[in-house]
Amino acid sequence: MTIDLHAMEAKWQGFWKKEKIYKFDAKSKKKAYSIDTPPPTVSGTMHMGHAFAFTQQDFIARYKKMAGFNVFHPFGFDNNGLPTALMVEKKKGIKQSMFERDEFIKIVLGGTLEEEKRMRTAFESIGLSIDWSLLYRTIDKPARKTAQYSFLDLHRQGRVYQKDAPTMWCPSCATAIAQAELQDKEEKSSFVYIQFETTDGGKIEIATTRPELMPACVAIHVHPDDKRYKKFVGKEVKIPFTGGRKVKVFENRDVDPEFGTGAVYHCTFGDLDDVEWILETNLPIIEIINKDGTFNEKAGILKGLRTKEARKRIIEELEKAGYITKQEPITHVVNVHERCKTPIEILTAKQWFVKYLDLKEDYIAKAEILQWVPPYMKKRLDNWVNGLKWDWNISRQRHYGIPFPVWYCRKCGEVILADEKDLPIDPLKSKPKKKCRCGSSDFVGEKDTFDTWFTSSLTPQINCKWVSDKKFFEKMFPMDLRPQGHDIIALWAFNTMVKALFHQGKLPWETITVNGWILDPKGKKMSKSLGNVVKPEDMIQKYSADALRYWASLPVLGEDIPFMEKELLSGKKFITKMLNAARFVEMVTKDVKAGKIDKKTLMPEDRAILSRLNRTVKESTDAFERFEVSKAINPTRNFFWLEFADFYIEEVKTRVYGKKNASGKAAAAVLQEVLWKTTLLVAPFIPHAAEEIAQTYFKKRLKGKSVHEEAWPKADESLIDEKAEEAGQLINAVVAEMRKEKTAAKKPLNAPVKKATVEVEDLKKFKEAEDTVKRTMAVEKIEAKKGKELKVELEF
RNA sequence: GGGCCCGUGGUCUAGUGGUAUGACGCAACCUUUACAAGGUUGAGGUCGCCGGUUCGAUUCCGGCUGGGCCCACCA
Repeated sequence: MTIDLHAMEAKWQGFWKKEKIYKFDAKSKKKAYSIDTPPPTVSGTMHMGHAFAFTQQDFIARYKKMAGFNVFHPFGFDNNGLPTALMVEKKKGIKQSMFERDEFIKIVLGGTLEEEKRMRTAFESIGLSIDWSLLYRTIDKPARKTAQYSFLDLHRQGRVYQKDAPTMWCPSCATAIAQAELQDKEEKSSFVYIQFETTDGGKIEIATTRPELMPACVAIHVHPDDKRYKKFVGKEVKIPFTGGRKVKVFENRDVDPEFGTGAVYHCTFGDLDDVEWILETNLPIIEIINKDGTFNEKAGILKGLRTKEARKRIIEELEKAGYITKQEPITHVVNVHERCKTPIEILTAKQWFVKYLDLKEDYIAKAEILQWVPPYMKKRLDNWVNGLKWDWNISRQRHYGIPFPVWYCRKCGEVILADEKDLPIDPLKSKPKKKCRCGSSDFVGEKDTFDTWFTSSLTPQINCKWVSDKKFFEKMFPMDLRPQGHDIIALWAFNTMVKALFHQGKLPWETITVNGWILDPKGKKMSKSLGNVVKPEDMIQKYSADALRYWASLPVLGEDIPFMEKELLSGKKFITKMLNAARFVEMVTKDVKAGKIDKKTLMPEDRAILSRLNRTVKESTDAFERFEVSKAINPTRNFFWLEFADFYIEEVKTRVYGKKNASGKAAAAVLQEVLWKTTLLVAPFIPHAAEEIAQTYFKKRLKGKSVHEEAWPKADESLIDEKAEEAGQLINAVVAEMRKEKTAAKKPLNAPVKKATVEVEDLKKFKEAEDTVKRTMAVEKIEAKKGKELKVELEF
């Protein structure tokens, strides 16, 4: 029968919403289970990765609910980022610079409601058990307050400080950018060989792609084992066009003698290596680029130019003066700002930092306590922590974002912090209430905003109402689960741990589950430009939401998954199968009272299937407890389809058709029992189909309004019986053999058989199975013989 | 360059110290009182390659190779 899955799903989604099935009950006495869900950017669309990750976490949420927890399953929108600001600018045809920051934040909050709504509808369409009343946004008032409060708390602890620091800078956007905003770009350039003179008349040749940085040259580096340059080490080299400035030649193991000439000239700052070298050598910093990307007076003849023009100019000048020995075209990878594709520059600027390098060992020790699923993902965090070289730069020179709650005294430079109870504030709009210690009341507000991760790393504190409800916070923090992608372990997971360790002195969660990415069928990243994007909506339209969820349940957690549409097809088939089997069970059991199972009236196949059912419950439960969702559904699916539907149902049909005797009643009770328990086992995965079955056929068994309020089934150990399963296997094996014979004879499976000859190893065992086999395969008479292996012959 | 993961029939995958699970696809058969978006059956794999441990390895160890990811990236 064709079943309209879409109508069914819409019906139950409406029902859950109306009955508030997933509402978190703050007053409940049950133990809470809280999930620190990842807030997606408000782009307006839900992509396949979202659908996958949120469904995976939903399996856990639904299981925990059935396992008796008071589940806290919130949702957040991330609108505290540049992409959001740009989206709103474009949509409204405005520029953020036209507004005061507070004003623009309001515009963003109002201007993204439409996208939020669209996304919410999309997320709801996959049947997530989210409590939408717990919604938060990373730029709304509670988030701003939490972030600023976090800053004040860190300040109190002496954990934040300000200093001039090398900063990655986009000369086109005139802002500092984070490492995460970098992109690699292949660029054609020229590799320029330049010969310098040493003060004692020698000549040393270097190669560079950045000749325009020559005025900022502070040293020349060579490898200590490089014999060619041994004689230059410690000597001074004259830098052209700098009024006779001289720099020293240093030994440095980072230099590759094979690359270029084997000698490197070191400028402040050409790339990230230069920054490291500066810190190591304690050389002076010569800054020649302004924040707007132009060269300053220290650049001498290059003053006023921009990078590209400066490069052209200096090459001309160097050639004229005879310094250039060679130029070769080169294609190399440069770091560009992902938004505008401009190559980044490194400048110094005053920045706020969180001091955390001293605690590296502590982070690694704490990460050890955290439960990682899969466990190997922890190593990514270890790697990251071990590789940390700088403190956390939390300031961004951006208009849109959450501002630092800080003013500076114009007279004495004193840092004035906002009062906790006034948060959130915008220091550009408000002023400190008291005078400065120096007596002045002339203040200037900090213009910078927080790095978005400074706020995102507080989602547990935002969720648990750290700044607004102490009692609730005490009860809820730390949270239980953080589900997230493996790409942001270093950023989101790590920074969240750092914050919680500073603020609360403990880990923010008990468990972290790390999911992989959804790739296209060939294993490539899905992207608009490649045209290989698969939309979840289309898949739901084609196969149903439960089918999409089934697909999401299959992969092992942590691995990247090539998207295979056929998995949705098998999902849909499984759902159809379950609904049909349920209909059958109803049909043949509706006139039988759903009584308790009487062990005395059970037939061998009944005992076998009940044993297998309870074993399956055990397996599925164990897998869920280990957060291995794919192993929680797999045994259930295989049990239901390959054992229950393919064999058991066929084996009991003749017992349950028509009027039922004791044996028929027993079979009916077993059918119901298996269907009911299986429905509960699949409820976290295919919640719509499970609800449909429960509401249609098991209304009386429901304790609450919904199947999703039922208790997770417990395995009945007394029904697990190795011998019964062996008997069941023998029945199934003989039935399978007979099916083979019937197929070979081109007969339908219900074709009557006059006589069957069966060779089996254990005649005694077969005696018990004989009846069932006869009934199932419509065999009149069986002649059993002892044989080495199972063999069947049929006479029609 | 450092770290991590993966390599099982055409495709995707489960799994285990004794040659292997399921799905999709393919072929044949079956209108059988749940299901034709079905059922039954079948073909198809030296479990990446080479060594080692072992009575025996797809499973354990080492190396190699291919793919992927994260980090550091070459002036």
